[in-house]
Amino acid sequence: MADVDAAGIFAVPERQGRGPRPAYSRAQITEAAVRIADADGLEAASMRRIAAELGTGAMSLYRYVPSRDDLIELMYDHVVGTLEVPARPTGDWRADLRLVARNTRSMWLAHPWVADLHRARPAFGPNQLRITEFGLGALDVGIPVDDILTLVNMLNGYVVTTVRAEIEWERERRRTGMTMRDWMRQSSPYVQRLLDSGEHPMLTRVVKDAALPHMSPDDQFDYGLERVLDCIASCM
Amino acid sequence: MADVDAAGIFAVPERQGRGPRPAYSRAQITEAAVRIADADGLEAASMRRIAAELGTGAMSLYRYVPSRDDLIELMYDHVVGTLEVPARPTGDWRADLRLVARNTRSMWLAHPWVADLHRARPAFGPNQLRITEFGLGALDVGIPVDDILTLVNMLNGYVVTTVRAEIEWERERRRTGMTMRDWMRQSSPYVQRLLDSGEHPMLTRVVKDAALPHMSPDDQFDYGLERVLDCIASCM
DNA sequence: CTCCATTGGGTACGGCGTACGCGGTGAGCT
DNA sequence: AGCTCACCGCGTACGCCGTACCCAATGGAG
Repeated sequence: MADVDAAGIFAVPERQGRGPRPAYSRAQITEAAVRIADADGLEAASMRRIAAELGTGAMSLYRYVPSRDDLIELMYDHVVGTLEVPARPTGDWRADLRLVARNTRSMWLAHPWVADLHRARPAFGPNQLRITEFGLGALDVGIPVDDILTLVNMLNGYVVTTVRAEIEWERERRRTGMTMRDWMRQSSPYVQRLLDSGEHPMLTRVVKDAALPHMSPDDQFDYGLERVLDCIASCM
Repeated sequence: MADVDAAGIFAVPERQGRGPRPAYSRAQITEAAVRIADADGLEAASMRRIAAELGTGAMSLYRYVPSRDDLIELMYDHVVGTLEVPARPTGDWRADLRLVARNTRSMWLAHPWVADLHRARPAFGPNQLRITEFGLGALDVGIPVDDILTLVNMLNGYVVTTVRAEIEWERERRRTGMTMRDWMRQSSPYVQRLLDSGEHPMLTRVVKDAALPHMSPDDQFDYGLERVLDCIASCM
């Protein structure tokens, strides 16, 4: 991405005509990297490790990709490509948004390393464009385009923060063996001290009264999702 | 954080009684790290660089902090500590939430490296607890605690994703010298080709018709924030 | 006064991303 | 048909990183 083009790696052609046939391809490299990141996390997908997976040397990858950051961008667009949505919005905006939200969550859970990406700018990868088109188009029901942007942003915010939290809980569980429910039941002396101090009434209420944390993750997500969709409906 | 305690670094006492007087403190180290991260980004705040800032060696820091990740946790709680909110919710939930949302944004913009943190689990730093208490307490107006959690999550999602995007745009500007408005006006051939293809009607509409991207960042944020607060109001 | 836990800090290891340069390959032009 | 040279794979090397381990010096507890 030495290019000035804000579209980044996606505006850089894969290669020119001359010279020997390339032994690999961006797609091959990207898939290998995704495989490693799925299994061992994003930081395990180092240039050396990816190259080893392909049976070559680290520096060979730079014939295909300008930098590791650009490769990560390609990885992200690749997994976004696994999101299945209709070619066009169906006309039922609520069903459409629910679909894209649920599928996005599934995709994140299948590739938890996406939670570690910095990306927050508009996405210009071909697959990202497709999903964005679908999401915005679903809400194209006669309201101003600025409202579409705001509402989609709000929904996206819900999905992203919720799924990030879910993924962090899962990582915690793998590290310490404790589920959320485990230490919600005052397993930690530090947390217990917080509750006993009386300084944190809302935390106490959450630990004692909230039903949401005791539902299955799927149900938690869906419950919140429907509330957000309700909000969108009442904002239109 | 070798400890099993899920509260992490905050449950690890700073030190025991014996031995020579410590030359530094967690607070000193944390502040130095924040100073560096503010100036040059999170990855510039390496153990060596922080130690150099304090005039010591990298390994000395490990007398105060178990790992760099824990130090980052302390850095986060430290900047959260700069968030000013009333001791208790005022009774005007809308004003309270607006305050905490705006102040959170200001804090993120002052310390853009917070956008790079992985943290998404509940926060047990003392300052994080204080803000969480305030936010949840603001919505404690007779609705079920599960609804409080969901609505706060939605609001938080809006703030986080919006400010993250803002920070990424600013980074892009520093790298390439282009503002968002610059290449919204078809500066990029790649984007121009996308628009010309006719495959992306919503993208085209956003680039051509949307007013939001042409407002000041402050106004963009406030506009969306009021919409989200409207949504919350209509959900109660 | 003695003991020893705790201090600051140096050295070293195994990783990382990637700049650079080499010899070999083969498509395109003459 | 032969030449040219852009492009190939890839090895070496540099300067970072986090941190394990070790040491001599320190100073409160007994």
